[in-house]
Amino acid sequence: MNVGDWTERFQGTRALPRPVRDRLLEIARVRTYPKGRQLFAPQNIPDSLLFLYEGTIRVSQTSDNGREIVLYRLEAGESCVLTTACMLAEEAYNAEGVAETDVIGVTLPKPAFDGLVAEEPAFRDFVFAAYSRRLIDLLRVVDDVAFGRIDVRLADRLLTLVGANKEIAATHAQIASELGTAREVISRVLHDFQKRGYIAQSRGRITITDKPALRVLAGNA
Amino acid sequence: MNVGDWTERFQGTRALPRPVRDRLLEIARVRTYPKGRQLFAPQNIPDSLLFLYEGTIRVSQTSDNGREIVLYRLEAGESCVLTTACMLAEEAYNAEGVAETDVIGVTLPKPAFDGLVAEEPAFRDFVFAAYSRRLIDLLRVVDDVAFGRIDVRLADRLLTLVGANKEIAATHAQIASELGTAREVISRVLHDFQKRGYIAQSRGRITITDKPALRVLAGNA
DNA sequence: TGTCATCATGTGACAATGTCACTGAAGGCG
DNA sequence: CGCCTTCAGTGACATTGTCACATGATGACA
Repeated sequence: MNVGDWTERFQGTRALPRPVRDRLLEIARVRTYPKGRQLFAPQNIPDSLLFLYEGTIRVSQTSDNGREIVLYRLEAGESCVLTTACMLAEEAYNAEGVAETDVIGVTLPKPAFDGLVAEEPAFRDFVFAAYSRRLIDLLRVVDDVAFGRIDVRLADRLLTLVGANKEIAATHAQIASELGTAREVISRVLHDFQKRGYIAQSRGRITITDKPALRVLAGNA
Repeated sequence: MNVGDWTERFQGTRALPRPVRDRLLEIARVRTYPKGRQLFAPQNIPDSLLFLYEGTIRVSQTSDNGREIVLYRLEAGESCVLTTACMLAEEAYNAEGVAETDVIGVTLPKPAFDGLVAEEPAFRDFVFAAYSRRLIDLLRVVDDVAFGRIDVRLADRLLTLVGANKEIAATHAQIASELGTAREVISRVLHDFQKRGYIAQSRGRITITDKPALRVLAGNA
């Protein structure tokens, strides 16, 4: 897999001196992972830092009784620091990362990572910023789950998932696991959205017919 | 305020070479804060890293409609990286840190912090470990709030709050804000605990009378 | 000491969400 | 077509959150 000079793609590497970048291009491995592939899990923690060159990774957490909630998504240009966090942590946790699309990633072995953090302020800032981003994301999740209404959260998530398109290919159960709730709850609220004319549904497919209304409901009007 | 060689107190500084530690003792400022003092908030982000020498800091988040949830507590020997995270983050968040006891802290200005992270692997590991710790804490909070039962969470929190003692000095409202729920809910569950003989109550005070039973309920049997 | 203000707690009705046990519908495939 | 699996709909009920109050405890102060 040749993606050319991937160091151009990341804030943390773009700002590095040319020689350092050349060395990175040698050291790091570019790899592809198919959609659906589990990239990390409690039992399976990689010993390197992952830069996401292309695609999306969904990071989620599963409860003891099997329910799931999506914590955040990694987009191209970001790096997955949760894995580095987990390397250090001895405590139990249960987050996992799954490739949501076909993914191209660059893996940087831990020694090289350590060296860069030590020597390159730009890289260091990038790493800390990545940590911050995740912390902030989690704060948002806590806020939503603890204090948010399910219809508001669902409206917001539908808008996120649909992006610039009109349709979402997802079952009610999948959406429920986005928000950490039960399938029946999603079915009921979607039914309500449908009655109000915000969406149309068919098996495994949701068509957004009134984005503005959803935005109002989501509070992102 | 003279606390002697505080660098002895922290994993991240204990392992540093003597000369570095001596320099730290010169640069960093030891300060005390009274119980109840707000140490950081969205509007009030310190530009230095805080090492907690003595006391406890409660980090909590408040929702738009005024409800609050405790995210985690900082104990002596830990450092508060959330502030460094927030320094970098441009996004909105609403976590705040309040001194839960009188507190002695050591503040390290950002330049010195940057220098240490760059030059001292031991310090760097300490910082990353602190980040990991917080991430894991937040994962736990998400799990509890999204999937946990309120009686189980309350039992667990009561045990945490009571520590090795027998009594907790807290109102129902305060406990509710620990768990991000409503006062009435806590009242009801505590009433139930009382009927079962797990606790005794008086105004602003809860006495744990059956720790083992609470542990069983909390799943930490 | 009585009165009052304030805060902590109790309570019932109801709303929102989660759980359970089903049912029927849709689509894939022999 | 008939069978099987997955998806979605539904009603009953449990848990939790919200609201509007009532009651009780405490302390300030005339």
